[in-house]
Amino acid sequence: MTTRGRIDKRQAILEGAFTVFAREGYAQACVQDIARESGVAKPTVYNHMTDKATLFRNALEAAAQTALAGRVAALEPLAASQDDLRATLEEVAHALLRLHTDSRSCALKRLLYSEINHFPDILEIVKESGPDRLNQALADRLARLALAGRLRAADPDLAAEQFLALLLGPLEARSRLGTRTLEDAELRTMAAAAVDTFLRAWAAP
Amino acid sequence: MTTRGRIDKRQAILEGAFTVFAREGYAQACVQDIARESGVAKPTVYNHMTDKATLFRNALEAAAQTALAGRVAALEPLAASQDDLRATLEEVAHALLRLHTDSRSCALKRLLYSEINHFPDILEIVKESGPDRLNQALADRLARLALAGRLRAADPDLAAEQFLALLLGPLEARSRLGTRTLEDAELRTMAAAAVDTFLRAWAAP
DNA sequence: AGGAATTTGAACTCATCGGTTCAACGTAAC
DNA sequence: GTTACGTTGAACCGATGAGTTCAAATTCCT
Repeated sequence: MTTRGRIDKRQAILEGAFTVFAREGYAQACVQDIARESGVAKPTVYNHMTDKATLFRNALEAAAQTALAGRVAALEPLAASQDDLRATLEEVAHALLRLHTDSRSCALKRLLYSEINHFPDILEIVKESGPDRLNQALADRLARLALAGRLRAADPDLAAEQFLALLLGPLEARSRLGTRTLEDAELRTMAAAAVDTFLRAWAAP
Repeated sequence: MTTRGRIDKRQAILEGAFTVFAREGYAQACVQDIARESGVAKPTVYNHMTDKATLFRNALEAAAQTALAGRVAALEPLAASQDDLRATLEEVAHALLRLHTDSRSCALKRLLYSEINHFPDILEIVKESGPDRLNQALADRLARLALAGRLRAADPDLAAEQFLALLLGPLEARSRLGTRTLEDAELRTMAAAAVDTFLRAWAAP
């Protein structure tokens, strides 16, 4: 395994940094550990990133990008107009739950919460590519379904917000803030419960 | 200059500690600042608390206790069987939203998320007196309403979980993780939307 | 009033860590 | 080969902060 140029190291550093930050928190994570985790020397880290702070920002931004991509992709089944709406919603809900219980996702959320005071700017960066985008994408799908007469037509943005709330709200307590791994069966039950209530409130009359 | 030797410095220390921890995070908060914030000398802090870690635990536990008390008290209007169920639910929902947007509450949540890895035991302490208790208390109220024929009888625990999810889920994005203060009017709108959807799904058929 | 307990300020120890420097070491391009 | 550049390990500097010590000051209890 030989070093193949700068791009590899940079990527390794960003991933290693996120891993260590996620495990230790910003202040407790020391650059030496990040270097070791990335399989790189400490001066190399400072060769790519000017600061520990910018290292943190870049690592979080990269993690947020990949997280968002997966979540939006999980909405895909809603694109094709399905005949069994409930089954499709449950499938999407289950996929979203799985993505939100991923350890990297939980770590990202934790880091956001913990360092939002010291890095107010990461809120802009991540929020831009965060839940807002997911909400938007879901609202688009729901609007199409409303147009097709499957859902109530009123306010697809609100419908999306409440769908995600019903789905992800219980997750926090159930997963014990991300420290407990949930069985797949439990995820399915949660998805079904959320979809059931959502449809009772939002199905076309 | 300051009153020396006052009784019950312990309380002042716990409150000051929470304030500083909330502002700085665990690692960045230095005991000197906590002492200053509490109007107390540094050795006095160590006279009451053996460690920075136990100081943190105790401060969080105290904050969680008071937060829970307020929230359960906010459910009070549901006790007396009201004739206008929607109005009562909206009142309770609005009160809960106000409590959850309180800066101390947001700080508590942030601290929980950020230090859950370094202090796994605070999850037990706080969760015991946290959302679980609130959910339980609300489920009790909803069960009485179901018995009175106002709500669907099926699973009051799930109903409570979903009511809180509908109400508090959107809060995270709207308040920008607790960094934005929401207008009272917006809180009322959110409460009304949550209650509306909840009743559409859970009102007695 | 008087003794016990607590508080206080300041200085001190010791460890950690961000960030830098530097000489030696690949490695890739020409 | 040689030139240029990124990488490496190690050592170093300066700052910060946890936790302690201690004598003096203050408060509490009786």
